[in-house]
Amino acid sequence: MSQTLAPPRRRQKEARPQQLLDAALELFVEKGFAATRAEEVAQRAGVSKGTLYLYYASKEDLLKAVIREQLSTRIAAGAVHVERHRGSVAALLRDVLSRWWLEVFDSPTSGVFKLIVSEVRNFPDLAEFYQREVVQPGEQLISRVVQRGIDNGEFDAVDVSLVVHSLVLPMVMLCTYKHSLGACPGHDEHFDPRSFIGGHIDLVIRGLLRHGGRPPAAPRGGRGCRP
Amino acid sequence: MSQTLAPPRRRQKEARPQQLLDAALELFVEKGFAATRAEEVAQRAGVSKGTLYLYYASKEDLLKAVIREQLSTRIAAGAVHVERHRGSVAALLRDVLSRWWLEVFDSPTSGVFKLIVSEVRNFPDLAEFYQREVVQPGEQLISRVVQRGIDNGEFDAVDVSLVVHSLVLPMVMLCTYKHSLGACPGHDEHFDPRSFIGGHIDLVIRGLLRHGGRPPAAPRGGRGCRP
Amino acid sequence: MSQTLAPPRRRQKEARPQQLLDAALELFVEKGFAATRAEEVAQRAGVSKGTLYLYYASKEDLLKAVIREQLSTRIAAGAVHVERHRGSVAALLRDVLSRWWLEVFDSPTSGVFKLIVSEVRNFPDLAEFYQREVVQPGEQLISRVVQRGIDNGEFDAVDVSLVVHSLVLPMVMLCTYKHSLGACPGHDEHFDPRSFIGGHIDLVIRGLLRHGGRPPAAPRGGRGCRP
Amino acid sequence: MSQTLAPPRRRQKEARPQQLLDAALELFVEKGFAATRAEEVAQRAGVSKGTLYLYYASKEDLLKAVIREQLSTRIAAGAVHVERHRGSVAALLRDVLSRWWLEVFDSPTSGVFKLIVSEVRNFPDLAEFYQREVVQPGEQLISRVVQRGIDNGEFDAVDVSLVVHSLVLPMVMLCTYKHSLGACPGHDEHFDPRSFIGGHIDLVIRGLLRHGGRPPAAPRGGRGCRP
DNA sequence: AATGAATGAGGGTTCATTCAT
DNA sequence: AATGAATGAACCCTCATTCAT
Repeated sequence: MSQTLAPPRRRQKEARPQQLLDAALELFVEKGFAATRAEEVAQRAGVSKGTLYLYYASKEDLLKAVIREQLSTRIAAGAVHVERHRGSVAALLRDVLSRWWLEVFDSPTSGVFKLIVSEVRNFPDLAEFYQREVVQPGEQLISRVVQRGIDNGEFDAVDVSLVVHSLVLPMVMLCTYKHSLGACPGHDEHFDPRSFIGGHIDLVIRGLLRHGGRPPAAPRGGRGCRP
Repeated sequence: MSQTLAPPRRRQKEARPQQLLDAALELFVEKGFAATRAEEVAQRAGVSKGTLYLYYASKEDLLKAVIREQLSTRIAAGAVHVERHRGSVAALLRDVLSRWWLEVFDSPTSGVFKLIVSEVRNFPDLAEFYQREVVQPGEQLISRVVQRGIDNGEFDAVDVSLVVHSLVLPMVMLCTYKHSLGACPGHDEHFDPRSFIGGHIDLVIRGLLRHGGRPPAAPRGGRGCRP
Repeated sequence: MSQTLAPPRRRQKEARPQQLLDAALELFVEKGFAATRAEEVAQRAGVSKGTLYLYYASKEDLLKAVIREQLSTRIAAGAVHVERHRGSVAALLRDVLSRWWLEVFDSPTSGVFKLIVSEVRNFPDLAEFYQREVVQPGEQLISRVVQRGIDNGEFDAVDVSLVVHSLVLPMVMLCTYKHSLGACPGHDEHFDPRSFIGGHIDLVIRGLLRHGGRPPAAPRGGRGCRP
Repeated sequence: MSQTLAPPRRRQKEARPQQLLDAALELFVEKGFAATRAEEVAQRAGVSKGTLYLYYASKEDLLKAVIREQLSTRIAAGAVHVERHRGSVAALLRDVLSRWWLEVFDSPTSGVFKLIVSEVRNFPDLAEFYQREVVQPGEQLISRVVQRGIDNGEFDAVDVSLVVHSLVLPMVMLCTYKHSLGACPGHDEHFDPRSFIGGHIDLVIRGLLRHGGRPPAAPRGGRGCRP
């Protein structure tokens, strides 16, 4: 009688794009782009099929908007965490890096990594986009940190690019893993990505720290570590 | 031991499924399962659309056969490399592990990792399959190697599971990367996965090697490495 | 004679339907009814989509209003030209008829012929409408003129209905042509419909004028003109 | 029991295109291109929706194929009728021309005229096609005939282009009329296009025949026929 | 065993129409 | 009266699958 909950189904032009982007990110990550129906996205965003097309010209456009939004507003934002840090490089890698990664890992943003992996070959302009917005700035950021550690004598004179990838690839993999095998019932509950990240960074740091001039020498790219 | 040569007349017939599997692996990895048309697979295998359905009851069946074949005959096969090895654990990780990974990386088999990542959530029985055939045996294998290193005093008493993932995740990521961003024109040519694998293993080994009882202590899972 | 000026404030409101009708005529003629979007009509009329539906219950209603308006206020209006005329029948056909046709041809009204041709079969009540409002009065009008020419001895005793159609069909065709091929870039610029109309009427008049009892006799419907 | 009529629904690759073209011509002419559903065409051709797309890449492609087929195989073919004729020009116009027109008029081919009129503005390349395949050859053909009549003294020295259009436009109009108003229930049953064509040609011929040098002079393009 | 013509359910997209503002 | 966000039926086209040959 009191119609307390009138379906507020109209006039939300401002909110629509974000609702659609959120729904689309979830579904594209979960099922893949091709296997997600436009109507599903609309439904999860709480609107009708037609409404989606008021905001995005096509399903492909929606995909690109999803990626673009994640890259420009979320991943890039993470950089400040690192820039703000003051203190030892080891502490930076250990605390700040891992904290930032966990934030990404715990947010829906982690899904973009799976999305990029799965879809980039069908939409090649995503590649350039991702390289420019994520890979390059991310690698530069961490490179500078590692280089700082070498310069101030904390680390051996290792191959910086190698270290960057050794640090980062597992984290990227964890994000994609989270949305693939990690989301399947009966996957390895034993493995905890959160504690892994800390441990992994520590392990790499152990490999970086000066070994007091004694062997093994610092690996530099190729087949180092020879006695 | 004997009749290794199939009679030439029948070879064609028996080769069909393999041609189809190869074509399907390529295409599913490249474009994703949903975006690959059954007819494309047939075409690339050199047969007609109808023929595909003589061998596989549905496109989904074909996918599962592809995965099953890769897992049972290729990835698992790699394990022997490791089992056969005798010598220091560091050398095992450095040489044999990296050699085996490169073999996988350079073969079409590397594609299954991307395939699994992209498709498990739509076909959940793949998950159990992959866990059972790849994750568990793989982790056990490497765990035993690392444990051997701890037992014989080469390594500090680290968290074995952590090390396994720190070793393996980048390699898995490299395989999926190879078939996504790595296959796009204009990706970072600078980064060489082959040299990375060796360097990465060395870096982790440096983290494992005994640090003479002096700090930093061995990381054990969580937030170790505190002063 | 009086209040020709509507109060300016209300003019807008009353002008709306006319703006919509004009826009609709243009677009329906140009693209066809089914291929014209209601929103386009509104846009060209300078109003919003919703406003269109304040004045017309549906797109089909709008079509019928367009036709009805053209037929009742424009084409029919032309008839007076003819009725007012006094003088020889040949002169009437030559001057007045051609002048009236040119007026129609040069106005947007010419489009209705294309519209009728293209759309009657999908909206059969247009047919009866058009027959009653245009075909019948038009034919009667010209029939009377031609009959007058026969009665006063200017013309041979030809089949009146034949002459009417011979006179009129090319003009109708010119109107539809103007809005189809005639509006396409690269159509025959050589052909000038305006001069054609005069020439055509003259040519038909030559066929009507008494041939002084000499053959060929006047055609009467079927296969006349025999020696 | 005796399954006398097995539905011969398969394997008719050869016949399909023609069946589809015939069905499409009918429906496009009847309802217009935009208002015809692809599935309707398929149904009328006795096949399923998907089959249509085995033969034509899109509905638009089908339209163009329909036009192309009609123009190249039917209308153009008519020219030979005229070329073969030997005899007086008046007889040629009267008998052969009218006979050929009736053939066109009575066949489904007559529909292309309505189709062109209705659709050409939405598919501009049809215009060039129609100009090249129909208008130009058709006008040249009849022009030569009329010129022959002038040259051999049968006709006055009239404006040839004018005569051609005076002859042809009514016929084109009849064809389009047949498929629009002419197909509506309750149209003017009184008017018989078949007898009209003969009568019309005769009437024009009367206008062409030499008037013994006495007035009215031959119309030449503009406003001739002045005393 | 192999083919490829045929099918028809399914999904992307459009657009006439409605209605809260 | 006017707007334009929202709806959802309808339509074009695709493609997994079947089956007569």
